[in-house]
Amino acid sequence: MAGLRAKQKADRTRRILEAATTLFRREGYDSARIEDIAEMAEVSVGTLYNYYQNKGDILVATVAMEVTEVLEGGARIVANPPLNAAEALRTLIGQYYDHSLYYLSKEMWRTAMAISIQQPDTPLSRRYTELDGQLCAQVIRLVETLQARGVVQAGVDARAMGELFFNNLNMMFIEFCKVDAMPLEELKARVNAQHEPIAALISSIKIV
Amino acid sequence: MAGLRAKQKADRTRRILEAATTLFRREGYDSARIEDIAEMAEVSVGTLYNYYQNKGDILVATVAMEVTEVLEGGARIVANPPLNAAEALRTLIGQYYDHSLYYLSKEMWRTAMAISIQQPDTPLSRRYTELDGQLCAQVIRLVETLQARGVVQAGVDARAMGELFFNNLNMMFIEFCKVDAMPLEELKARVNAQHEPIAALISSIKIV
DNA sequence: GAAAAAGATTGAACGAGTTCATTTTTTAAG
DNA sequence: CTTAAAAAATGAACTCGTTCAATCTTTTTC
Repeated sequence: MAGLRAKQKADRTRRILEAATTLFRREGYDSARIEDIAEMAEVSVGTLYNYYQNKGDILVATVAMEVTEVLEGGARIVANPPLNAAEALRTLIGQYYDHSLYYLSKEMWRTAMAISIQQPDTPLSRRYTELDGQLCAQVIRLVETLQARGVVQAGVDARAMGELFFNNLNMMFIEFCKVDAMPLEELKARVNAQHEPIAALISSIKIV
Repeated sequence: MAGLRAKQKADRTRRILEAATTLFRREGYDSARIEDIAEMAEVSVGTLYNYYQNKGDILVATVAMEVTEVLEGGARIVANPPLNAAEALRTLIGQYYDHSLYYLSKEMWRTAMAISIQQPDTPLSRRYTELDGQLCAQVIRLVETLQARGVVQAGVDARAMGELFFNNLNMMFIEFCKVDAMPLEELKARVNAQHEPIAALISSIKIV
């Protein structure tokens, strides 16, 4: 029985995360009390704090899982994108946005984003920032790919362009989460309206 | 003695805001206790809560003042911008960034931004969002002005372009606030590196 | 297999933001 | 000027996230 301790540890980590996610979804982040999460996970409050530094860390852990999945889906699109700048962007970003509300509510996103801004030096906030960086890198890679296939002009600075697109889609997502009433489709339409003119500017074949 | 009540009210509102700003700057947002703010403002804790919904609201009120000043400075630049797209953007954004740390620390900004994301429905968060909208409108107006003066191509979608620039500069400012060690100059250089290639793309006179 | 060392768990206590029943002050009415 | 009504101020009590000294469990040592 070499790894009894390790096994228990893994089990508790999972149970806490599951309990927290369930309660965050059911009651919202603020209303879900640490005491309740601990009870549902069948550990004490103190133990919970041995596994996660604070309440926010548990949420950010969920977000990290979510973003990881989004990155996987995005990689498939970047590997073989539509050969039209505007459409390629729309496809990649659409996949980001569509996936975003699958596990997390707007309220959970708001809290997670707020935490990653306010306490940037906790390990899990750092992880969040790192994942953001990977998403940005993916958008840059899309522009590079389009460039390699002759869809986007060779002279365009792919890094600058990709960063601009990413920061824009990210900021627009924040605005989206701030307005409970805004539907996903409106977000997508607005971002597309922003990106389409730029996409036309950098496309090799000008559409009249 | 018609307006005794109104006079006292205005006085207390001001005293609370002054005390809070002083303590936030001196000790940081988290370490400044409501009790201390109340004491310095010479009101009770309960009274403080009659004037502001919560601790965050007081901070966001300070930020609102700050952004208002930035908007005024920006208006002067937009009225008479450098007649070069990249330089005009650099000038306007530089003024935003330079002013940003005059009253508020990075920590205060982080907290304020986190609050405006997490509790978007409080009156003062709404005000913050509105001011953000005004800043965005100002960047759009800059692009429009440059277009009117023939510096930027007539075909460019000024709104889309301005929104993109603004969301980018805003997101970059968030990243800047997350990293205590990053100096203002680095932020400005990085944003300029992103905007310069785009500015070249949309400029009427191509620089070789 | 017993004892010591290391590692985890526990829940009561703590701290700080927030609330609300009570009291005080101001205004309006007679 | 007195009194009633309205508005505002007050601070003790409450909530909930977080901590930490004491206790229990697992592993290692001999």
